[in-house]
Amino acid sequence: MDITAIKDSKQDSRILPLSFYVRNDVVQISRELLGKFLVTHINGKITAGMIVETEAYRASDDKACHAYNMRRTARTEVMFAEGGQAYIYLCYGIHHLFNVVTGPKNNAQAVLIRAVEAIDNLPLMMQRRGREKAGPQLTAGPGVLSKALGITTSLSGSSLLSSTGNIWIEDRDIHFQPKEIISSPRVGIDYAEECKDWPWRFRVKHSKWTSKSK
DNA sequence: CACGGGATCGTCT
DNA sequence: GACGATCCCGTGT
Repeated sequence: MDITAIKDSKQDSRILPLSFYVRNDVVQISRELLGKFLVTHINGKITAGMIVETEAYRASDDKACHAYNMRRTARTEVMFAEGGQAYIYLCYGIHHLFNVVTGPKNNAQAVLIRAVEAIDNLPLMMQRRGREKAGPQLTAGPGVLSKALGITTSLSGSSLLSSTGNIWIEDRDIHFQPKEIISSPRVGIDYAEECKDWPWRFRVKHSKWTSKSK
């Protein structure tokens, strides 16, 4: 076994397994994703950030969810798959928003990753963002974190379960206590009627790397 | 710091 | 044909 193989097996051991994603509770998974590390491997380059803000969406009863009312289209199809895949869509014609598909097959649920703390390979993230300074503006916000990590809609449907892919999520032993997590209503979904105030947005309390609220 | 508007295009009606 | 799970920059305070 060479050094590369040792490194890879160590890395694989911290990748979140299928069992993490297939649980039928997207709200709980949204909380647990705080402190996990979103990693991309694109054109041979690794970048990674620690997740500090998430939002839960589910088709069964949530009018803010793209798949609400079993709306099953080419775009939302991946949300109906088994958990552990990426759902990435284009927002406002400009921003590529990254979601984690969760739950069992045909039970459409997803977690939107709204902000990460930039950790690995700051220079490349700065270059992708066209910024000269490191800091929260690099990755605080769902559109900008995708840009920093090189995530585009072409990765929608990708598996998150292996380091042989382009994108995955790792556990690096960071854990937050319940009182370190703030829950509040989700951003930008005022159209969702009685669902718009559900407290399904989760943030790490002391992080400076969360996106701005209304 | 708050607010306002423009960018830009895939998706669904 | 309208609009969106956003971002950035400009203006004014």
